[in-house]
Amino acid sequence: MDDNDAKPMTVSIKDVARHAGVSPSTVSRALGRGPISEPLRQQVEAAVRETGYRPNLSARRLRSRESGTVGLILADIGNPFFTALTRAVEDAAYQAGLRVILCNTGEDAEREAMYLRLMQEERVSGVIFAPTLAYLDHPPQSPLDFPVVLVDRAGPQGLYDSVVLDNEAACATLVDHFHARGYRRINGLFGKTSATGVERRRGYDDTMRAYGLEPKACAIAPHAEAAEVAVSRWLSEPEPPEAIVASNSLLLIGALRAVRRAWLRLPDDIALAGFDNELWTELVEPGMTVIEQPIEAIGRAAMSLLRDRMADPTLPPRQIVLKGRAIIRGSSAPALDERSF
Amino acid sequence: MDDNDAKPMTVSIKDVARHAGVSPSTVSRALGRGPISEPLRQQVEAAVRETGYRPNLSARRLRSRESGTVGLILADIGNPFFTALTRAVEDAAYQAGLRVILCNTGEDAEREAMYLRLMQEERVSGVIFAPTLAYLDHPPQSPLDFPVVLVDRAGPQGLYDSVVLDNEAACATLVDHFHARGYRRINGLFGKTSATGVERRRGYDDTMRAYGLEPKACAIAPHAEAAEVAVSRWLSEPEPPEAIVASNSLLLIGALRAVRRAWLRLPDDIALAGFDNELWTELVEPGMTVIEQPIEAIGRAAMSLLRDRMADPTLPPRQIVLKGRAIIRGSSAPALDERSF
DNA sequence: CTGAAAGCGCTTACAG
DNA sequence: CTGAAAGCGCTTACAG
Repeated sequence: MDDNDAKPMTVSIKDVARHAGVSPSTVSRALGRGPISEPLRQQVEAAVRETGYRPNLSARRLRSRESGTVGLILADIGNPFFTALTRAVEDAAYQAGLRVILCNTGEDAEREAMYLRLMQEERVSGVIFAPTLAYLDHPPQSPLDFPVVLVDRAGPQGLYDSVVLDNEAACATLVDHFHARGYRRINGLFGKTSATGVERRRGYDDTMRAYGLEPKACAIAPHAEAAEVAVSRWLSEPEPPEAIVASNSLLLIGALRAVRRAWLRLPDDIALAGFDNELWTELVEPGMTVIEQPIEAIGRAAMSLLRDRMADPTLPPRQIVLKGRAIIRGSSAPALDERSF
Repeated sequence: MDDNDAKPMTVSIKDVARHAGVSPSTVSRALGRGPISEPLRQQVEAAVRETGYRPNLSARRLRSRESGTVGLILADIGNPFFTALTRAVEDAAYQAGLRVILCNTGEDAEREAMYLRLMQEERVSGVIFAPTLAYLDHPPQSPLDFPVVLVDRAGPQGLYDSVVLDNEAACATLVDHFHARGYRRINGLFGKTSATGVERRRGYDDTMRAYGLEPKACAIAPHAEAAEVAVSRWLSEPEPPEAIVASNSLLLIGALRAVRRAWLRLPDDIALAGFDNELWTELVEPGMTVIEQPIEAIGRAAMSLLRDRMADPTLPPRQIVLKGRAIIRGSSAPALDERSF
């Protein structure tokens, strides 16, 4: 049979060994970090080039028991916060020579459970995980048996490392700001599927009460549509809000749509503030007041905690709490004009 | 040694077999789709539950030579178009029982090459790929040896299946629209790293010339910053543009920032139009005119082509060309008020 | 430094 | 329908 010039379906380490005139072990060492003499290394490298050899990662992982892979399980990649977080984590992983499996749960507990199982079946080295509220409220009986860092959403200090924003303080800052500007009927819009929403709401509630004001909040699906409906309803009430806090950028968009639809003007008819300093927030007139999150730092910190834990699983759980930064713009600032352009 | 109650580091198919009193082959069949009797299936399922067994995907892939995984290689996950595409592809993959490895090249040819190698090492079943312009201009000598569908960026019909927008027509629509509204000095802002940018520019150039107008275009890095700089420069020239076409939503943001910084008013001082119907585009006054892309359909089509090719690699290459839809808003419409709220 | 051998955890012909 | 055996492509003690 003249199959000596037929391209093999796939070239294995044995083929390379044959080409180089060495054993497979030597090829493996030349490609990895085993001790190897310079001449043999060169022979192997030449053979790799000739054959177009690419190692099979499944085989390597199976044998070495190292996946070189981390999972990133997020609730909603449509939320710009998570998009930015994904980039930060991916960059950090790339630096560290780790691959990333991205899993988008869409706030669906079933899909989340499926992805958690998948992480186990992939034998990942670790997982960075923004869990649903359902998960945090009813964690599975058996703890996850791979290194985990919770990110953005953690609930009270628990079993796992975590990196979160000081959500209560951030929301308190917004309420303080509104109060100082003279607003009194301040409503709150919070995502009902996240611990983040719960914490921001608590910050809102507590601060309102501290001022002797009645909190009026609404926990909704974290989409612009839900926010638009909720705010439209508020606006048609006898005593509509003078100001609204929205707990993420999607809710802020929904609130803004409702305000526009009602032909109200910012900030005179109503004031608005939200989270995440998206590019558009400074472009929409008169500029949106937001809490900027240090997303890059959150991603880096999560990867850093994860690598520490991968190196030593016995470490006690650590929590890193980062502060948001208030960016005051026209949507909440009747008196002054603090826009940057 | 009393290790009979020590939790094993990892439970394999052999452990399950022992628990169930059957052979590993039978466990494998019970978990897969082999022929199996009902009683044995039940025994195996019970044993799986007792042991908490999770199959090792690396081993399964190595042996079965099926990865059940597709790669998604994108240029910039910070561009909302690609974020939305990611969601669409992920959903389609989830439906099909496929996993997705997301790779973000950041328009970097080296990183792109690295990810292409990775796809090979992962032995993925296929790849959906938005290549850099560098890749399309200088494709590697040897074609990719896994099923590939090019998406968003394909260049002229070539070796691979592809799903693209009719970019030239879309840009022509925008120029037509500006021209009909009386604008004459119409400039164009195009990403210099993508075939998409090149094609949109061609549509712009050709249409301008067809009207007897001088095209004035600029190919820049696909970021808001670069666009802001470019537009600011134009605005300071003796004959500044009356209208600007921006070839993606990031460039549109940059253009808008420059316009704001110059205290110009839309659409009287200058008109703007771009691509991608992002949520914010209707909220920024007076609403941004854009070409909406059928992103969901693009993602589904790409996955569909990919699955066809995975099933039959000998298929001739197919190209699907989808049309954009113009959404006219205040940023380009001096006379009428077509805002939806 | 190098090679022969064993084995990671599965699946899949091959017999029965 | 079921089990024993082989083998996917690597890496890693183990000798030398």
